[in-house]
Amino acid sequence: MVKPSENSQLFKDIQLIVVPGALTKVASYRKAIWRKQGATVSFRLSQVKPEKDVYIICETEEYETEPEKVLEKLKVDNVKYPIVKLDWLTDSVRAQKLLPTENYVLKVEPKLRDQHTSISAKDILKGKKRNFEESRGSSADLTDDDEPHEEEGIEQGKLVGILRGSRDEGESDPNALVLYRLGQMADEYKGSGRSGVSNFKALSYRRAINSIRQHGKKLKTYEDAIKLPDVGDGIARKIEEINRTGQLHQLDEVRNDEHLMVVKTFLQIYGVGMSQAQEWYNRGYRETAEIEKNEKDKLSGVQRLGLKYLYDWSQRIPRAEVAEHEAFIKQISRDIDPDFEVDAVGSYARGAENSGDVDFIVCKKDIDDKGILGHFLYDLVSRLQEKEYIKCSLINIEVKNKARIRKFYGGGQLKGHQFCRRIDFLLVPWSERGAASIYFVGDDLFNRTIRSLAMQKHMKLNHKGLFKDKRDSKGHFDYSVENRIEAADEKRIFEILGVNWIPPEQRNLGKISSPGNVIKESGIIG
DNA sequence: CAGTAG
DNA sequence: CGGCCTTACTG
DNA sequence: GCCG
Repeated sequence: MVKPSENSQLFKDIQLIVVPGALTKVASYRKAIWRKQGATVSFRLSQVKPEKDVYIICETEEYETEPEKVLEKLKVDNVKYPIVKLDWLTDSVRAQKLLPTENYVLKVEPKLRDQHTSISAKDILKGKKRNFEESRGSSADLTDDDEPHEEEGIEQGKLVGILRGSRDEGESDPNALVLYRLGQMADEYKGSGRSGVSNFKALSYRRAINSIRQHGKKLKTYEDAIKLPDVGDGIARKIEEINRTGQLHQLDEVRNDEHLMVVKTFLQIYGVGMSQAQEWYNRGYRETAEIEKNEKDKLSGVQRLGLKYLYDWSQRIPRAEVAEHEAFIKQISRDIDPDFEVDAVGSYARGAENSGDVDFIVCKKDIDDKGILGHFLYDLVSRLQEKEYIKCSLINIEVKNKARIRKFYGGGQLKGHQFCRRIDFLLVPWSERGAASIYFVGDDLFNRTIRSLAMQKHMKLNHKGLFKDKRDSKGHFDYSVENRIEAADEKRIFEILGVNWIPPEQRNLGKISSPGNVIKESGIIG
């Protein structure tokens, strides 16, 4: 292998527009090499720099058989730059000179468009969504889009893959140590926004963990690892290190980072986010006790409660106790109106052995009326306060405007129990209970994944329903009932999205693995 | 604007 | 390089 | 940190 000299600026004057492949990916270290040699690497034609020689690079071989896909990817009808295979670059790097492109060029016919599909600047901004709207009128055929979605296999795999090969959590995973270490990394980055480094890193780690768990087979090498979706160069390398040494050196760095540790401590307080935590750190505070002593009068009401219940709310709630909360509240609810339903959702519904809080969905058969719903929640909360179950409220429930009440957040404690718990009530119109259930059962990674999937299929999923992705001229979304595809039936929403229904117990995508036996046996806990 | 909810 | 799910609500 |  030829080692490129450190200072060679082989690609100094060129700009590469990379057209990503659909199913396979080129390791990102390659792009790093190109950049190191002076190239500008971009992904959109809008980023071309006039002073550079522009080349369009096809990452994968699929474009050699269907070159017109390049134009589709770039969302244009024609390009004036040469479209070349990836090999041109790799061969050029190897030769340490810019090779002639003639043997690598892909011939692409300009796309001809009729008037109906002529494309405007606005259309380009919106991608192909307009075409979709025009061709799809009813909800019935929304799933069999005639244009194959390249990511579909992967995205469905993320969801459907959970169904097969789902393992009990306690069972040992072939990658247990890797999952544990990556989970530690995710934890370290959770909620940290230091110096522009955002918690998107934590998101990436959790996605990678999910991907590895679903793969189910031992990842022995870097090459094994990087093949998986959501596992890139960085994480693949870390997997290699964990396999080799059992450790992850980067973990020690972040863990010894005082700033990170302190900020994370402050973030545990309900009502305190990055901004507040950072400010306290900057003022020199390092412990919550100092906040309590010096800043108490400056806290918001919610933060004051967060501090007051810091200890209680950091305790996990055993499953059995969640069930007790549910039974108690169901009883009170029946006393007010037996036709109202109150169900514990969240991690409890996903079968968790313990939960961080308790979430309840509140609804009544055939009732969408906000006035009725709001009135009931007001009565329910009042009754729970009389019974001295509710210890505090994190939001105001006004006596007037009951019709505007949609939720209640607060603290609830059962008689004879040690801790006050975080509880949430969420009012749900009967016609939206399917969508609401998906949302409130979670977990959040599952929600993000299924919502992404919906978007790729030109639909939009939120807690109020599954909608067609239709907007007005200003780009504002159409939430009218006519634009709603489905909201009441959870299974139907899955069906329309083209995935088999997934039971709540299998929606734990973001769960960080416990160390398991591997760690204990090898004695490297720590 | 920052924070919270799944 | 820019996006990473979503939207209403609170203070 | 990963993806397009």
